[in-house]
Amino acid sequence: MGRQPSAKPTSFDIAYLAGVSQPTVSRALRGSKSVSAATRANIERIARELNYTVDKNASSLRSQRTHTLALLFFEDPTPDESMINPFFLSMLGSITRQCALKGYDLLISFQQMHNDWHVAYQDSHRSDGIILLGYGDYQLYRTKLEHLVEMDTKFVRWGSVSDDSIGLTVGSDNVGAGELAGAHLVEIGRRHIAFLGDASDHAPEFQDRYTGLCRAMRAAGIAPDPGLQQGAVSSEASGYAAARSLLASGQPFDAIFAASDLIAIGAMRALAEAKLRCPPDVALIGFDDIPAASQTSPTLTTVMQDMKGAGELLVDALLRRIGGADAERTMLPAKLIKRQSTAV
Amino acid sequence: MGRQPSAKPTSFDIAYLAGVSQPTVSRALRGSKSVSAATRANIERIARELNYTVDKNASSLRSQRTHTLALLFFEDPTPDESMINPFFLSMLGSITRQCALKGYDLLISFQQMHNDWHVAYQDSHRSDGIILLGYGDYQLYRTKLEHLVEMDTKFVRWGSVSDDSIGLTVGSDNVGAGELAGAHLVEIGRRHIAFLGDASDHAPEFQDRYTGLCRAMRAAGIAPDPGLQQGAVSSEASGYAAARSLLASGQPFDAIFAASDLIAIGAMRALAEAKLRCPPDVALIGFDDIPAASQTSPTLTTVMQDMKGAGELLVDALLRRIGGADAERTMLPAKLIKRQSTAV
DNA sequence: CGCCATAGGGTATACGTATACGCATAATAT
DNA sequence: ATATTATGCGTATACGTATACCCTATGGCG
Repeated sequence: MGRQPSAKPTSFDIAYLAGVSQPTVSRALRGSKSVSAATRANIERIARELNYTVDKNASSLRSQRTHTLALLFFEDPTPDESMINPFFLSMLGSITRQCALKGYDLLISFQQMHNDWHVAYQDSHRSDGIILLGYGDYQLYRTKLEHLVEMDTKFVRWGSVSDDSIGLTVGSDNVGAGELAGAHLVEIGRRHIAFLGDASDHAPEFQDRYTGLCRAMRAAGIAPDPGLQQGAVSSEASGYAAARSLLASGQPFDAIFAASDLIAIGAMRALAEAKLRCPPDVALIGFDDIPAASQTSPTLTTVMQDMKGAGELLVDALLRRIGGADAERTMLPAKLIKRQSTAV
Repeated sequence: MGRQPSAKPTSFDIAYLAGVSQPTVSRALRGSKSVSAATRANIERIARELNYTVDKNASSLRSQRTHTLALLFFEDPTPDESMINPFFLSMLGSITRQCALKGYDLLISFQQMHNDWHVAYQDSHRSDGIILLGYGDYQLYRTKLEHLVEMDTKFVRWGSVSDDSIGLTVGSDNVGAGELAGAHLVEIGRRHIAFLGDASDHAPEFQDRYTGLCRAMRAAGIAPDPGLQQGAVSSEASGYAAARSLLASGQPFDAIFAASDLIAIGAMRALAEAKLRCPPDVALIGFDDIPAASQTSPTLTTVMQDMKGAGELLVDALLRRIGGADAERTMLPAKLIKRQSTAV
């Protein structure tokens, strides 16, 4: 009978039982070396017996460090509220795991582009740093990123790793990945290669992939045809529309490099409707290797980004940044996954 | 040039500027009615000008409420560390959104079944309540759930909504969903319907779906054949294996109801390898309507759970529970999505 | 005209931890 | 032997907010 089991023990309780002062308990549990091994062992034993856990709020308040990272997803305002880009979802796993490994909690938030997220997290002391994830109009949030830098908020961004990008950026080697895809298409004998994806500076990653494609083509002595490039955002519908307008343009092509798998899947549908067989008539490569890519018919050749590595790198880079170090921009290599859509 | 822009303003700063005391600021911003409209307006204006945000840590420490929910994903230990069940991922979006709507933050954590998660979150004051998500062995964490109840930890669980389930549970009407699927198969003339999925009480949801299938069959005057039931966990590989052993058993069947889409996709592969055409020879129904379901060939008929509603319901139920109310178990209706795999 | 309720807001303090200091004792150096 | 430094720990206090309690003016009432 007696005490409620839910009366949470504090460091004072431990201190009393151990016959020391509260600060000593704090020091012992945090691994300060100015407490003797015997005392520490005793304190740790008592803490375990009482099921004691440090109160995060009090700890964060005093130390001004939350041991929490915030993950902000960006989405373009989309009619379908529940859809999330599958690519980012798969990165979530590795980010979470890496956070856990480093002893950090992860706070998640989805944001519409237009929101004032740049204010929301910077001062509320809820996280030590921010991970920014999201496709979408890069120019649109450029100024917000500048604001973050100005406020000395610690953050990492996933995206195109170019010299003029703002803040600390981690991303795939999109140019290299584009080259991989282009080289493969050239290798299987394609010369009229179309690109589906916005290649403006509103979408630096897509632009980089296009740049890589062009580089591979030129290396093979082929001049890229600007007329074979069609704008598209990362969705099945947009890919479908882009492929339709490519077909409607009447220009001959024997391969498509789509800037994302969703675009590729939309294009695949348009090709099927146009009675074009995909490999023989048109070879198709996507980007991301989302789960659906191996379920389409034909299965989709695509570029796989190292998402496990990406999550770890993002977290590590952010933690270094928080620690005051000058973390550098980093690029991750990508890998070509060959499937039926380029099997000639 | 004076103050650092990153010197975060406190309620004292606001109080000074407004010519009131700090508690008045706190009261004004929290909507206490014992502060005059004029004073409140003034305080709010100043707060906005200073970009003031309440320090969550201090606030939580004092009030003992975090305004944060924790989302715990469970996974069976799996070799592929980065895979997450797509079904739960799609629920993540609606949970996040509903949390934001209610002014709560969301803390995310992935857990292996064997971890001591039941201790980790209960006392560290990091969240006001917990949302538990995960397939997996139900019996395995039954005792942990009991522990949570005992400690009076507030939590909601997604899963089978049966009378003997522990704690507050929200889930789809799995029996009803099974009936839907069964009725559809019967309607298109199938009589030898196999079920792929663990139907033991280690997986109550799968069990419920099987129960629903049997009910629909009996309603049509068909006796379910226990020999046509094959155990499987929710993965493509497991579905493939189950279908193979079903085929190997030599028993005739003209339809398969798979307990999840992943299982169905695995079964589809096994059927294709066995040169069985899927619709004519075997009709196939999955469960979850994951994105890949519309990309398979044939496209997969499946049962769609109301995930948007699920997320909202989970959050709302948990908040009611936190508020001290007696939230009830709730079931959500499911919907049949008819595609090619049952198009006769 | 005295009395009490009420609005509006101030005073004091608690939440649980981490850290700057200070102070012994013990271990070394001189 | 004294001066010096390191070890191990206690004392005091700060972190920023929320709340219990108290106080002062008003206004309504008899």
